[in-house]
Amino acid sequence: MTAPTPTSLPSPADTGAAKTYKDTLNLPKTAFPMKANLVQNEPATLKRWASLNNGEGLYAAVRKARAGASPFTFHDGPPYANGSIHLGHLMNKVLKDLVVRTRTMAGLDTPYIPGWDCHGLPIEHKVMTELVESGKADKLATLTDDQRRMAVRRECRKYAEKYHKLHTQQMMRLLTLADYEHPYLTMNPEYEGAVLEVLAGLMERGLVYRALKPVHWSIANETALAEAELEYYDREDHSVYVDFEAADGEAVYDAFGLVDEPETEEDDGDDDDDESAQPDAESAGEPRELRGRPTQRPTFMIWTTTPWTLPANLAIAVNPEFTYALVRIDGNITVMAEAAVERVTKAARAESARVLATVKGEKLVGLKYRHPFVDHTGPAHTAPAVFTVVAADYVTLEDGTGLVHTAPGHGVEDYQTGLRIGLPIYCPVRGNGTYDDTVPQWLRGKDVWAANELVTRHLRDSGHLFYDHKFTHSYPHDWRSKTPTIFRSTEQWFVGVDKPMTGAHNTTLRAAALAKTASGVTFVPEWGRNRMRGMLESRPDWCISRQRAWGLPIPAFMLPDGSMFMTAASVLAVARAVREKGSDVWFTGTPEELLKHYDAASDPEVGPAKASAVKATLVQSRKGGDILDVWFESGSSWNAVLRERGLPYPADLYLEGSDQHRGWFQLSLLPALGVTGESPFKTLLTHGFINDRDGKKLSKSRPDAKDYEVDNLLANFGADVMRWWVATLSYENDVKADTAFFTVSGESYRKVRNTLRFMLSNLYDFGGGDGAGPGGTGLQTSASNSTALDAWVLSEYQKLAQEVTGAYEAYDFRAATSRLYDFCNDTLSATYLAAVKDRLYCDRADSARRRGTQTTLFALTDGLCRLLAPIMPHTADEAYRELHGGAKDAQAATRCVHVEKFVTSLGTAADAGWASVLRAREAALQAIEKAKGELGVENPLDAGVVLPDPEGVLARFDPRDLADLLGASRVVLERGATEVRILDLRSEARCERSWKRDGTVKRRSDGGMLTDRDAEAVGVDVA
RNA sequence: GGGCUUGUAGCUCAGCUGGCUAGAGCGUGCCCCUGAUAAGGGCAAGGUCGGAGGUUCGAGUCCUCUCAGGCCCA
Repeated sequence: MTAPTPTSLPSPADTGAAKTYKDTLNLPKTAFPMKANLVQNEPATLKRWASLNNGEGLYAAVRKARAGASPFTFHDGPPYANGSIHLGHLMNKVLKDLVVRTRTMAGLDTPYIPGWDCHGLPIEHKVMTELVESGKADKLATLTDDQRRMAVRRECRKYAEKYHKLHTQQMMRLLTLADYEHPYLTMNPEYEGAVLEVLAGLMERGLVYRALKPVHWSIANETALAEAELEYYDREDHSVYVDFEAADGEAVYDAFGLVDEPETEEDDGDDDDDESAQPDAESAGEPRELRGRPTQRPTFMIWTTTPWTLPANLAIAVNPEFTYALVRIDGNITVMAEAAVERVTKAARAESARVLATVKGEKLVGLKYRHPFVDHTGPAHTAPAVFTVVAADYVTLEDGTGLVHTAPGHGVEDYQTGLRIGLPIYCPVRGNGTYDDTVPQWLRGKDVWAANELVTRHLRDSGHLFYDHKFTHSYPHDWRSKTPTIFRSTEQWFVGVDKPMTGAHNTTLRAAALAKTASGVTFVPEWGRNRMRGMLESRPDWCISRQRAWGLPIPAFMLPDGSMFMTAASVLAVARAVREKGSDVWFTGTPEELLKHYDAASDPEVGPAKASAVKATLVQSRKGGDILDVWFESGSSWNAVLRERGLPYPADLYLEGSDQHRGWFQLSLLPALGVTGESPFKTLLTHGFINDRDGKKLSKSRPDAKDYEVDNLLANFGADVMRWWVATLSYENDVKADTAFFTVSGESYRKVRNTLRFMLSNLYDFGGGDGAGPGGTGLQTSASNSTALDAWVLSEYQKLAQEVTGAYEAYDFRAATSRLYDFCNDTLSATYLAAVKDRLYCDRADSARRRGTQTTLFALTDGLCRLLAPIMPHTADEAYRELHGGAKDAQAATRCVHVEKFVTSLGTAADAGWASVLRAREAALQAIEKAKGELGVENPLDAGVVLPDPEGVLARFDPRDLADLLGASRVVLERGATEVRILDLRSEARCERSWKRDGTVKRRSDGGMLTDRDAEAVGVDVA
């Protein structure tokens, strides 16, 4: 702080007089507090909203206000009804709410029906754990299957209801505007029925089939899993190189073209001359190849990282195009891809390796081998193709030996190979992860993970293990139990993505999905298109069955002959029963009851001829035990919510995290395409994930995890602040979260709040609301002169409103907040409001100039509240109500900004010269700053400013406006000046009321020193 | 290992189809105001654009490689 100059110190007389004049000013006052106190006021606002529209609530009021308007259909994806909502939910739900509110205020009719995913393993898992812990699980064991499942289902339903309620409370507290009175729950009977109808639709297209196939299998939960239910973690596994003896050694040598005579000794040195453990290129070359054949039996070397699948080995695959080598390694003679020789021998640190001969893979096809510990006596081992070298083009040279261990029961590619060449789909592993009795004695009943070690040891002992080592790789795990999954072939229901769809000539689900996503869907951000299409291109058939209790049963009946009965018509019939009584009916009802709406005679898949026979067997049938993948349920929401409730279909927008490209988005697209031929969404918007300040995953175990719980965030910052934070995010990428960022948002919020407050506080004596509102005539009067300050700020507002509503439309909330903040901070607070303070405070209260500015303030506040309403619904409404009468106005109790619409045009225009004015202002502010040091003029009101005006542009403007804009006492224009000059006015008289030195300050009749304007305002004459 | 994606001032982000001394807000520093006051205002200092190479008259902006993250998968 520098010592004040004597001249800027008020004289004792001034001090006394200033006190007097203060009472003559129109100083701001308002009931709108500076401190938001969101923690208490937001819940109060929620209550008030709930009471609106005669108690029907704000959501109903808004829908009523938009009845008949063009619709915008947003469709909410269901979160899982489990746990408290977290920061990710907060972002997701607020983004959705921003969309809904901005579209609503743009004038569209925008429903928001929230939903919850209620079925599925996470809840069942939790409930089972609780049942075990409370000791109730033992009782369950005494019940029948159906009884036990019903008992579990009752608990699950309670659990889902509990968390649906908790979520609802928490989401409402975020001030999201949705139809929480009428949400959709995937466990509701109508919803369940509508899902089964989708299943029936897919069956009509011939897309649903049952097959024995390897699927991702959770040992812990004993169920099949979908891709979306897997998580990848690092895991240490055993990598083994195994020698499979050839069944007929001579046949192998024949294949390699070795003549039928013993090899010569001198060429067969294992440990002399240039043989090395790391064979060079030369050693594999033509000249070194033998013509004679060794006497020992050759082997085929395979590589695997899952030794536990070796008992299920039925074939070895080679790539017919590759070159394979017969190699002598450390005394053994084995076959592997030529290109793998160096890598394998190096990895195994073999002491010697020598290529004896090479041949193309196709020559190996058909050769037989002996399994190291399985013979042909097992039930799966009698087929002629078993233990044969087969061709497969997926065999690569990336790693391994170029010979691929093939177990059709444990791998997708293996399975396909098995189908092709007639191998059984042999899976000796039971659902609990142990071997059945078809494996050798020493493995029976053993756990597959333990088997890795057992098998490896067995191979080593029997001399079949060439090399093994432990290594770490990322491996799929069950998302619930976090335990590693296995591939296991089981009978499951599938939706075929490459099956031609009945009645949709020559197209498949995959083809249809790729076609739609190529051009029929808008992606925000655009790169989502490639991402999703890449996933669609490579996805396998969809396994839709699960072996659990808590879900929607797949209504298939097992007939006495062991086959499964399920037709489109039978599914529709069960769907009717489920609509009536809920899916519990599957467990409580008999097949006859379940099929009471089914008429076999009218089922085209049965026909009248066979109807009575089918009917008879169905009575004797047993209900299938599978339930539907929960993704099938949520993926049917376009039917169970949109079409069920008569909302427009397809939806305009689905909005979720980018993981849903594989999840909900894709699994909604496929059924919808199958049933309706249309994509269920026109636009897909995705957001990233929330990480910590360093960009790493927010872990629940971090010490300050409590600070990031939504309840605490709301208590510490309030919903409006958290919503502002969400709106400022670049959500298309991953988002970094830190409490420091929320504090920053809080400061931005306060800036905006204080700007609103200041405007409101200058409207305390303004009654001209009607003329100032949208369409009112007040603005045309006050801003009729395009060079007026009001005209300028109103044109800035119109620019703002157009840009903000444009940003809203493009889902660019970040741009909107940035624009809104800058407008409040720069355009209003620093520029316009600073400039009009003088006239608001010092002009006569009812002067035309002051009233004009108040009219402008009213319009600005009104418009701003509307633009801010989607982002800070509580604060915008609070300010809006204050603007329109405040607490004293009876009507204000029912007023609500959220039923209003954005105002983007006020019908005013600003002079083109304003750009020059603002440039002059920039220059002047710099000059004033400089003058502080050079002239010692520290208070801008002590300064006069000489502005260059070569074109005469500035001359069009009111010099008082110019002075107010610069914060100076007065402005002088000079056509000839080239730069801004500052005049030191400290020697001139200073108005005791307005503190200005505008050159009109004189001693007045009341004894005070006043400007002409102030004298007029106070009502005194020139002395 | 593959697909998609991110890396610009201390922080959060803008920088369109390659072209003025790379912008904004926050934060920081200095200063003003005390009639928006647990407020308001002014000025200023901070990046050579993750790294390396290349194309070009010219690259943050195109290409190649590379480093460090994220999502999804194998």
